[in-house]
Amino acid sequence: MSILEYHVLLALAGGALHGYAIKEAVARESGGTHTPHAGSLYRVLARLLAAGLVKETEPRGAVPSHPGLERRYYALSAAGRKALAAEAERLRGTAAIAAKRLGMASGR
Amino acid sequence: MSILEYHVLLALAGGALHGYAIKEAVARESGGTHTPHAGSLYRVLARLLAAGLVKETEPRGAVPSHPGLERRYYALSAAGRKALAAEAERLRGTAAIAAKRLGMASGR
DNA sequence: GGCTATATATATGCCATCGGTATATTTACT
DNA sequence: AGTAAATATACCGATGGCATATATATAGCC
Repeated sequence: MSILEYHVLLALAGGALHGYAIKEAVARESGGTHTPHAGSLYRVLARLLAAGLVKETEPRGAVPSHPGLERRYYALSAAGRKALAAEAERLRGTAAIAAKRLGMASGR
Repeated sequence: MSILEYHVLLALAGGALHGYAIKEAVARESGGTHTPHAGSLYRVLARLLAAGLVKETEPRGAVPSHPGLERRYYALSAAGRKALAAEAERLRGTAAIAAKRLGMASGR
């Protein structure tokens, strides 16, 4: 799984979002290290949909009026939650190794 | 930074290694999710060298005799250590968010 | 001893995929 | 009408998987 795919799953773990909101969430939650453009994001979404990790859903509650094409909402599938959990746990492990090897405070 | 680059830096954080040893370390430390072939690995190494995150070094101590072309050893540069520390810390943060959102034990 | 085979190790080329950038299209708000 | 939000597609360079080439120490065989 690429870092971009991981960040998209992470963003959706907080609840269903539409494409543009995912893009902003990725930029925010990655600390600005990953700021995908719209083009890249929709390709990643299409791939995650095809892989069954993400599914398209109906928006909950009242949808505020907005400009632009009609929003499409996406959410994690059960498989997506599983994949995200596994990847997050794996990355946490690597970060612990790095902290230990680099002598960082959090790794001691 | 790609996941593969991150894993190479992580492997080198444990000390200078030659190409093949890095390849094996990445496979081991990624839990088998990333098993780069030799071709991919040397390309990543070349990129990290060009970026100044990795430097080629002389092996320490006695170098055991071995088959194959002469081994070339690589180590983290100061910039490489910094980059790895930042990325590891960033990923640890994302893993914490994931754990919280997914209701995993480690995130509560 | 000398020859060949094998495993290790670095390196390069080809190609599919991925992600950045640009552009197009639709539509609500001013 | 003009602008901004939002989705979508096309092009292109970068990335990584795979195959192949090259070099050499060790092992096995005669």
